[in-house]
Amino acid sequence: MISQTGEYALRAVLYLALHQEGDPVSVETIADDLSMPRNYLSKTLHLLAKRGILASARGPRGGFELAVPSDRLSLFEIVEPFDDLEGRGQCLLGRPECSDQTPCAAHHRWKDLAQRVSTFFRETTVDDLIAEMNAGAGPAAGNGSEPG
Amino acid sequence: MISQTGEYALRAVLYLALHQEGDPVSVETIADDLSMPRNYLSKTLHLLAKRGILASARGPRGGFELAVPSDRLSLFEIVEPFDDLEGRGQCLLGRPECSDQTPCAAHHRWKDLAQRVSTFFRETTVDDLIAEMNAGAGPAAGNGSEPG
DNA sequence: AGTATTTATCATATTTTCATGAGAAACACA
DNA sequence: TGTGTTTCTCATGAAAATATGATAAATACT
Repeated sequence: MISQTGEYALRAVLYLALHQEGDPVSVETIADDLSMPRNYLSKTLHLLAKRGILASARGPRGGFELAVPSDRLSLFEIVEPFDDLEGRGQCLLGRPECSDQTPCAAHHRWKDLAQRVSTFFRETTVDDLIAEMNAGAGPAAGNGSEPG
Repeated sequence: MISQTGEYALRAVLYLALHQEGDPVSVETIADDLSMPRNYLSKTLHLLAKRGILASARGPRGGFELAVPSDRLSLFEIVEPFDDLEGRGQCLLGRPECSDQTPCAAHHRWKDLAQRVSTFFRETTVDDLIAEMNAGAGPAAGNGSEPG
């Protein structure tokens, strides 16, 4: 559904949201904790920083942190730099133009689902995932630091 | 959503369903009509033939044709050889195991959508797409030979 | 100032996907 | 039997996604 890179982005941002208190978190730490390739993650997070989603700082006590409140950060914003979630690639049969006016054979049956997927990414926030995590873990659960 | 190869398979099978009458259709014809790479499509259709979805015949008057009635041929069967539509890749965060018992942070919000997508491919048949095409074209439409 | 730490950037390697080309095998038909 | 047509199969190539490694630039701390 989403690329490996988009998945890294999602998991890393969720991790940052769960470690918001205190200093920024280094790529090293995130990559170790989430078992991701360090330098590749570095590039991925750098792009999110350029998009204004993360803030980055170099040097000692540097690292990455959220630049947007987690309750206003949608999954769409996180994944969109790496995966084309709407527009092209919406048409199941790959047509450049596919609309109600110029539908492909699958359009009418597919568009509702495609729309739901799009809406999911646009309307689900990082906070929603954290809330879901905490709810799912139950009232007698652990420390809640295992996002994905 | 699906790979280029899966998309080729889908469009080619739909094409075959629309040209069921008479002789099998050659790869050359399909590739030309649908603007697909000929030899690559050949391999793709060959795999579908091995799966029993298509029948192939060599030599003059040879080519490919459906081996399964189009009203009993699901999109899932056509795409599944090329794309992993369920199982792995169901979890948005890429976990090898992600279930109601061991949910990732996105599981409860995502699983319904993932299930709907899965159901779409499993329950939509080639015939459904053809019917949709004809309905969409309206009563005063052309010859209905442009599937996708 | 000097040093260690960390991101930023560049070059390169690996893997997967997509695509091309040539010849072998099977077949219809004359 | 021969000829042309078509799938089948293998070898190769190109492009994109994923990953690694080395170095430069910035920063905190002593």
